[in-house]
Amino acid sequence: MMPPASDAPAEVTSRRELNKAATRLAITDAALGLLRSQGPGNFTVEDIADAAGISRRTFFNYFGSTEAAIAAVTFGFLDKALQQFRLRPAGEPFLESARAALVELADPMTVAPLAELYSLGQANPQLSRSELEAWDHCTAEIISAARERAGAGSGVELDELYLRALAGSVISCGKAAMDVWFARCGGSLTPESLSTLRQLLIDSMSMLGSGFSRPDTVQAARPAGNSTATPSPDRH
Amino acid sequence: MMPPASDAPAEVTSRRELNKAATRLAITDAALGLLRSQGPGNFTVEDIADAAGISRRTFFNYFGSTEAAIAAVTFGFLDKALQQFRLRPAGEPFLESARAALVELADPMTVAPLAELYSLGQANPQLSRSELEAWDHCTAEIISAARERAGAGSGVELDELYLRALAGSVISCGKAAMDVWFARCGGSLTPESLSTLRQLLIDSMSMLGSGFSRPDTVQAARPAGNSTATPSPDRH
DNA sequence: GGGAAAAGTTGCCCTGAGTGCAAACATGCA
DNA sequence: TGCATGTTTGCACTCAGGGCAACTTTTCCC
Repeated sequence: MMPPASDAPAEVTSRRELNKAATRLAITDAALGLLRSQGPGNFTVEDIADAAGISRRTFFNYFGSTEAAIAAVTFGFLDKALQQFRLRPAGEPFLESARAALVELADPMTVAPLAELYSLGQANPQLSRSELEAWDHCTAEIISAARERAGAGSGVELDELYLRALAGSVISCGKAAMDVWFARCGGSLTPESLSTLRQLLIDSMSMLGSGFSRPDTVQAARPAGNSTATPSPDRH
Repeated sequence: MMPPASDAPAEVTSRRELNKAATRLAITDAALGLLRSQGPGNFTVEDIADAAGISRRTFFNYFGSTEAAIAAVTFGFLDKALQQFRLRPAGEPFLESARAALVELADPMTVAPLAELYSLGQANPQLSRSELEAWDHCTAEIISAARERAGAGSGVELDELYLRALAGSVISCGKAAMDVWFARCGGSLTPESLSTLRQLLIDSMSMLGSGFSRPDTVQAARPAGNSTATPSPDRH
């Protein structure tokens, strides 16, 4: 079945790579399954390996720890955000690109795994720690994406502090939106819930864009998104 | 030496508590010392216990891991920031309080341990991970501090999203300033270096306050602080 | 196709983290 | 002094993580 074939070097799907990808997937699936069924911290690497049909030792050839295997899921989510960000036109303001990229994520297929990890991680320090790491990784990625973008076109020389502070803030706001969403909707994936998430993401970005000029008084109990969150009609 | 004395219950410095505090300190000192001399990851809990003059088992009575023992240092630093924050007048704008609290930290005695951990953590994933956790902890603390403040006086009902997004952004900006400072000054504790740090903290807060309205073009190579970083003379 | 080389898997075995338990020890209090 | 309570320690156990060498699969080349 098509040995190497010098004419199609684009998709290098050799048997080896397919096997590795399959094993990798089997591991993350097994890990996630055990996470669901046993709860965080209540299963060992050996359990995962058994469930994935490999040896304990092989597990460690793929992931350095249980955490790492599970974090791969979160990474997938955040990488998708990054991907969206990179697709935005280079001339667009950073915050606008970030907003658009984040909003793209409020889609059932995409948030589902993250929502689940969120709920499981609520109680578990190990998990929330690796989520922190994933967000941090995402910040680093967004910094380099922004630097590339700036470097490429516009002749704008970006201040390192500006870049890092902005990227960090964007990620923090995204995280805040997810936190609030989770507190409010419990990770539900209904259309209304997702629309709330989308609105929270938009609102948090707009707060950031307006320099957090003023806390809208009395809106704590606002159920979903009225889009009224600090659009900065005027500032203090 | 004053047994219990029913008249002074304020400072309960019994022998037991003194011993525990001393042991605790001995452990963190020993851990930090080994971190310095052996480098991160090159010593065991047993090494720490030996250096602190206790048994391995006792170490675990105090800290859950090597990381935790070292993180205690970072926590101390961030708690100091929190303390400063809580001292600010309740009416003051949040960002101003944050700026003031952060600037207070740019003091030799206070940054020294953090700067050291930063440099050691550069190369080490374990360490930087626990630093992440410390920053996150600080975010959570600042959120509750802000909530207390708002709840106490001013009758302002704070939006949860606003609160979290802002607190997260402030912390991110503080982190960004420290990162840039570290990249620029390598954690040096000279007066000029500290003044740079102070300026970076001020600049990052001011960027945040102006909604990152515009990247000051060409200021990448600015050596220290000209205080010219986006003071928002007018906004977008 | 056949065989050697490269890559991947596995078992074995070791060090070290982390924890429960019970005995020894220190402190507080009457 | 003696008892109650809190702290330290040694012991034993489970599990993470990784080095090593034997073994299996895939690839590559003749």
